[in-house]
Amino acid sequence: MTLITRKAMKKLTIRDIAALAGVGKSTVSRVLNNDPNVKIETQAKIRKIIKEVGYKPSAVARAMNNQPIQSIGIIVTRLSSSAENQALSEIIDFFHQHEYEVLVLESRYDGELLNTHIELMVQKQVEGIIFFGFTDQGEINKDLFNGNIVMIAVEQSGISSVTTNSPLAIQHCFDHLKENNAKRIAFLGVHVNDIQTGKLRLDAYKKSCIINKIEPIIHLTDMQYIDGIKGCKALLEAGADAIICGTERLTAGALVHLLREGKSDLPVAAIGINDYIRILNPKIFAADLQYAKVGKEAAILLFHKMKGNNQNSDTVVQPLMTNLIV
Amino acid sequence: MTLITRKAMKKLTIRDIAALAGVGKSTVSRVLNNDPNVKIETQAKIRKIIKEVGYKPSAVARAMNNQPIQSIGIIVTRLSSSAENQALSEIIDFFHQHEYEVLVLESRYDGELLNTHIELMVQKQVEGIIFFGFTDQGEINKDLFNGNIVMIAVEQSGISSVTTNSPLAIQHCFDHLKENNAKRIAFLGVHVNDIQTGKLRLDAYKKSCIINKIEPIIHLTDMQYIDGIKGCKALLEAGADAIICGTERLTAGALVHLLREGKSDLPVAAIGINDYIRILNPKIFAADLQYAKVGKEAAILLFHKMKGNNQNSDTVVQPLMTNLIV
DNA sequence: CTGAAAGCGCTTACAG
DNA sequence: CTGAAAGCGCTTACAG
Repeated sequence: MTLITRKAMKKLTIRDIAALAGVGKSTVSRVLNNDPNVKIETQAKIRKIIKEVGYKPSAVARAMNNQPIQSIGIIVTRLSSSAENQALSEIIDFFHQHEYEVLVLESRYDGELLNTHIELMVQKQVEGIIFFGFTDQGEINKDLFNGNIVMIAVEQSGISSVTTNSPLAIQHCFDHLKENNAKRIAFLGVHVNDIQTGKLRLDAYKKSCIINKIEPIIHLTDMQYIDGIKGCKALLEAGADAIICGTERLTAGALVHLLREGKSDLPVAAIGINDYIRILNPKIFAADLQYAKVGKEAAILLFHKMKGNNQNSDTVVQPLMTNLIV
Repeated sequence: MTLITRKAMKKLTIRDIAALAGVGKSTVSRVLNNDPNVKIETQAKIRKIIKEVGYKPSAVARAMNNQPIQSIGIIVTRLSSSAENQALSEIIDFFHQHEYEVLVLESRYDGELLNTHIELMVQKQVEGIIFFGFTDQGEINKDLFNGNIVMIAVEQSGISSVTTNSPLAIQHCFDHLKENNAKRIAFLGVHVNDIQTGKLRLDAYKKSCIINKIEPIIHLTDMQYIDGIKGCKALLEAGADAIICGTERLTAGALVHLLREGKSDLPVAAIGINDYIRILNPKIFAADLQYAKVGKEAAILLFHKMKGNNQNSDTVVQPLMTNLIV
């Protein structure tokens, strides 16, 4: 069939198929919906015609009759975040397999934008949403989407969330360095006004210091590679003989500094791991936050909520480094 | 309004609003569609009620009357590609602002998967699609979506595309190194079975060699950081005194090797730039492929096609490529 | 096993 | 300026 005729062709409807098959619209509809109460020969005839003419029922018309266009929304903070796009990839894949449409938006760490996006998704009538939380996001209305909301990375009472257990990751890092006889284990992290990435991790480090009776050596800074470089320098000057890095970027920055200074043998333990970090120091000890798994868990959790399979609000699952609060 | 009442509440329709306002459905519909032929007081009254009760017209019902649910599809190869997620971010932003829904899928360099995705989008009746091409993607049916297709990174006759001018980028890199008195300018690239990233860039390098009467020193390898490290080592052994790196990962790998060897003063020029590369060598010369701009251009191009402003299907847009000396 | 009819929530010519 | 009516492409009780 050429382009010309395709363009000229009117869109086929269920009425056309019915006429072609010499049956009523209802019967075609039944075949479309796999209703078994249709004579087998009639089914065959209708399916044959549908295939021949390439008829596709209108999703919109079906939606008019409460066969909703199945869709969910995802709001990431930044697509450029490797943690987030790993998780996103899993979420998209999961819902695609379950024949859901997936709407993706970026909040850019902007609470107002987040709310605008959520409103849009309400209006689009998505069945549920998953979003990456951040420190200043503000309170989320947990009744939206019939409660079909899953947050990633932050927690709010009454809303299910999937978080990574970064305090435990810090503890593992600390223990590892200690076992390798480090005496002056330092911490390179981001400022505590960031709750998840900053405060929680710093607190975990301090706790390990107390338990192990080691004097804390702390440098808190911003999020960029350059901050990791400068921070590492500062910690070396403060006499650190091992460093725990609180984020992937800080880790990379620190490792670059050590490379430059020819001190790559200084023990480093890191929260989060990627190929970039591996190549800077193949021997690094890292606690993998497993964001792909986080995404997968979030998807499954939302799916079960939407299907009503999960009424329990207090389940706590904890696969490896991942901490789930359902 | 409490959760209980919300749940109990039936969904409001245009009929409810009409009753509440004491007018006909048609009049409410006109107000909804900003028809000016409605008495101003009537408009005000209706709008007030709509706001008070929080009525939102059903997008699905509107879609039944040829006010299509405006949507487009995007197929990236990998969300984890920084080039692609930069472009994606711009595309989503653009269409979001124009009130389009955006469906995102990953092809994972799999031609079959790409086709499945395209079929799904046909079925979803998106108005157009943008996708990132790759070497083995196979032929694309250019008549789909009424021809509203924009490809990124590869070209096919009859389909609009946005590509980066990487041969020109190579040339700039070469010229820069030459001006800085490099004599043995080597090329570190990926295998030529990858047309865009491999063959085109290698050919451009060879051409520059001929023009400048410089003997080629070539190392072709795979895509990972480790390949960049090994490749750089090989080129140094072959006597290179300057290196052009064909991809971001190879650049990063090469720079890590130079750092390890204490040879960071060796001149390197790169195709593509990111913070990671900058931190490894702040003095690097890089030709920025500007993927954010690529995304923006692709979005604009598709939008114009869908609006019928652009009848030419062979348009190839190449965003300006600015050179960065960081 | 099958068809005619009503209905989903809108839009838009048509007639006033 | 406004309303009654027809229609968009389906689904699904209802009646055979």
